[in-house]
Amino acid sequence: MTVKTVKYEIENITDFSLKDTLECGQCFRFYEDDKGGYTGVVGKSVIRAFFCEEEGTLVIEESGEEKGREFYEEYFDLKRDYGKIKKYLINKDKKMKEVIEYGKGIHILKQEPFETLISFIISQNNHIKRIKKSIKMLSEEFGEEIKDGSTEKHYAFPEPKKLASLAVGDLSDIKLGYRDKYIIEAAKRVEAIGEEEFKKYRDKCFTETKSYLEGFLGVGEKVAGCVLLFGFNMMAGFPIDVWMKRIMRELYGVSIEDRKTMEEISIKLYGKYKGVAQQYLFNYAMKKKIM
DNA sequence: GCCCAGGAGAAGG
DNA sequence: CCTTCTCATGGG
Repeated sequence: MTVKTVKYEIENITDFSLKDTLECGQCFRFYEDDKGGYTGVVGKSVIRAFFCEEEGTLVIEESGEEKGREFYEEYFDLKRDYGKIKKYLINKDKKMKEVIEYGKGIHILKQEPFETLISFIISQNNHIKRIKKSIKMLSEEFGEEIKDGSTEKHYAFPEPKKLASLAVGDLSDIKLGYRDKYIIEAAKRVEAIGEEEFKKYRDKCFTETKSYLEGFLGVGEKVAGCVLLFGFNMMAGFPIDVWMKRIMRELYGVSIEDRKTMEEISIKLYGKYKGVAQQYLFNYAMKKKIM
């Protein structure tokens, strides 16, 4: 059987780096190859992406479902002026100059809401390495295979219906720990209203979507913040995890448990771009291992 | 073998 | 409202 592969070349991209974007901790399904390209599953497609820095050209080879160029321009958030955002942030706080330098090519991805929700439920009290592994195993067991012609098999993220049909015992060999029941409950809840309705929270107001998400078992402020930012594309999302706490203490002397002051600083210094600022900060703290 | 991780729920104050 | 305990697991 031959596998159809579609190729997109998106040109004239500035203020972008595939590496920074895919390795800053916002997504878990991409793996780098020895040529600097990245292969990963997006929805029901497998893509291999390569970004040529000198030309500013992003090349995407897609197999499986054909989503079209527009989809990837949105997925990688290529139409937003990140140069302007970075200037805005540095202008408000000079300390952001060095912070941004560590991940100046970061874009906020527009990922599938359901996959983002489950992924960040898994992320709680967990390591990125193991989160990636768990999501891979979950997809291999309960997701649909995507034929992409490569020797390595790829699987779509499981449908809500599939996960909703499981009992906790069915997830035991994936070793999700205490999170397995959260995942099944979340899937049931999304399945109950329908995935399309769930996606519509993208267009609702921030506070409504936030409190809706926090109503899920296993979803608190931090996980909700990640889903708002990476899944619902809301720049007002400001997830605060251990790394964010450390970097906020380092930069502004905020006490590690004083989440409220951190929120206040984010509004005052980062304004409407606090979501992007958060990702620069998180990336900086991780890469520099600020303790 | 120990510490920790993109935390959150539950119980008790 | 707040504090403390507990929850599984494996990477480093």
